[in-house]
Amino acid sequence: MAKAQDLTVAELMRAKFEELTRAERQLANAMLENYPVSGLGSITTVAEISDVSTPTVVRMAKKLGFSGFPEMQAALRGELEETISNPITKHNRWAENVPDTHILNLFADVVMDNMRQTLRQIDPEEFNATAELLSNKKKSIHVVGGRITRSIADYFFTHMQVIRGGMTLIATNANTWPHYVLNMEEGDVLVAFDIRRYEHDILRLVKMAKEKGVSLILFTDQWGSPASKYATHSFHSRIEAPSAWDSSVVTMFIVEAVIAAVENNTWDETKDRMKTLEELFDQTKMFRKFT
Amino acid sequence: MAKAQDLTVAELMRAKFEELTRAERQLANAMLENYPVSGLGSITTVAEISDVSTPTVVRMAKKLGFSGFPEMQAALRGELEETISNPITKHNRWAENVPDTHILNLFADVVMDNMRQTLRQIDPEEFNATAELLSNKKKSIHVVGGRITRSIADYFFTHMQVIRGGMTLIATNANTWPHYVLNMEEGDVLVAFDIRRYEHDILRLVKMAKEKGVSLILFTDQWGSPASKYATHSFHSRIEAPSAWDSSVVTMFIVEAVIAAVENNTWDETKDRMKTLEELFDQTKMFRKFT
DNA sequence: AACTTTCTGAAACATTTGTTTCTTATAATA
DNA sequence: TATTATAAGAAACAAATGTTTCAGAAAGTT
Repeated sequence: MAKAQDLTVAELMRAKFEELTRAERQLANAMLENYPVSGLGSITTVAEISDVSTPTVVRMAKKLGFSGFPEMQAALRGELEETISNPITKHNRWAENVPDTHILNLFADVVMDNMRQTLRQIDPEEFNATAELLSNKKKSIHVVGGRITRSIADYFFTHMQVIRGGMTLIATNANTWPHYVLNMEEGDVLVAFDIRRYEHDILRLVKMAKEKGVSLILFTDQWGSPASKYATHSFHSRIEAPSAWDSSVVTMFIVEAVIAAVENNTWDETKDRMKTLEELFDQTKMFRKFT
Repeated sequence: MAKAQDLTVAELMRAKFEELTRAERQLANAMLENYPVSGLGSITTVAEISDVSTPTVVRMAKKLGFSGFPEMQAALRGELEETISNPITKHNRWAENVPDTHILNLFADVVMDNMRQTLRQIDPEEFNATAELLSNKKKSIHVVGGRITRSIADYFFTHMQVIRGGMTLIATNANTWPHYVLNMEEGDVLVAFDIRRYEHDILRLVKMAKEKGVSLILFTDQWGSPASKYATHSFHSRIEAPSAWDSSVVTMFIVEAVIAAVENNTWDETKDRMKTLEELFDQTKMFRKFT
């Protein structure tokens, strides 16, 4: 049996990923994790690192078209030799086998840049303070987003709801917003998302909330929403994108980091909530068992 | 016996070259020839390549301070790993003035890693085909997400709705899903988001849709939703996160890239739609003017 | 719930690898 | 030339690695 075409082992694993079984996928992922070095040990080592049995390794090697593990490993060594001897392979291409000018690579470049620039400007004190504020369970938290950012607000809300109680997601329709303001207490927190084009309604909501003594955490873009001046803490993400609209990837990233920080702060109680949630899921059988 | 100081195997061989015998020097030279790959085979292979006997290899390994051949080889692998894992991006502090151990930096590291690994595995053909499929205005597109991914589905939907007509966002309540299937036509496209924990309802919806002759575009994670096997095109994002749940940043990234690609494909008509949309916004005065 | 199919790791087995021993080859010296 | 010391590979041996078989587990189907 010969090595299939001239695909790399990584490509083979990717190409046949669908045909792989659970344990085999686990193995493939582990091998890709630190490719290709992680595949260069003995079959025993490789199996242990991936937490599967050695027969699984053999089976996958065969599925990929090799006669056995040694042949696959030889292929890995071959690739490595090519890569190493070719200093040109030190490209800045994110997706290999995709031209530099492909939208995937353009996008990756820009997003990475957004990421770097945003992170450089973040004030860690502000970040910590935000997490602290959101960890305070005495305060209710109200979440609102605009036309585009609504999705991210929703994402934030869904996760925070697992971590703590007292969360409210403010509905899309701005006409109903006064009703929500009615329920805000002094000391509560309003988490608002507002990137260009900034929305009048959000600004209006923020003003109303401020008058009730609510603190504002604002996620906005590099230019800053007009609501910034009312914000207790604000995060400015770079939203550059090689397209007609803006990228939300970095905003998403910060949101996730904030959630993680809050989770850390409140872990003692959060872990119980998560456990309970798992049990509820089990009861409704909504999800498939996994691992 | 422990590995000498922190010298690389190459350095050790050069340092002790004088003390090596004729056959050993021959071996050292061969190993340096295509360092370190040439030393990664079995002792037999290494011996053959250098045209010495296997005992010679063992003897040299011991002279260099290793307990035997396997230990020397492990050292080689270790070096390789360090070299390969991008020296610049590894342990790069993203947010300067924030300690390495801060959640922001931990998160940034993991997300970047997810990004690289995901991009490495993306099949550009599949990506292009997906964009093509979504650009076909004769087909209606139905979008569905799960508990967590609903937000991303929503994000995708909102943007696509600007780009083209014929978009449907399938509501959250799974009880209503049969109604949506009723409206699916043969040749339509279902865009589903399903990351762990994979949801039974989504799998069921996918099966129903498939029976109606709908093609499936699936956004899932590295392990793959059970719906994968019904997918015409699928994208596996790495969703690792230093927290109790998973990161959606990379999924978001791919979604944005797909949207951008579709936008490119259909730009002629899309730009008109966008212009019209702007006018509509102006009329409702919902947004603030901004460059 | 019963049945079928598929998957997976334990364990037995075969094979190869790595190590040690020992003999021969080589070279240096008297 | 005989003697000795050192080097190097052949071969025996020990220790793993890699493969196959098989039975239990899990998932899917009727």
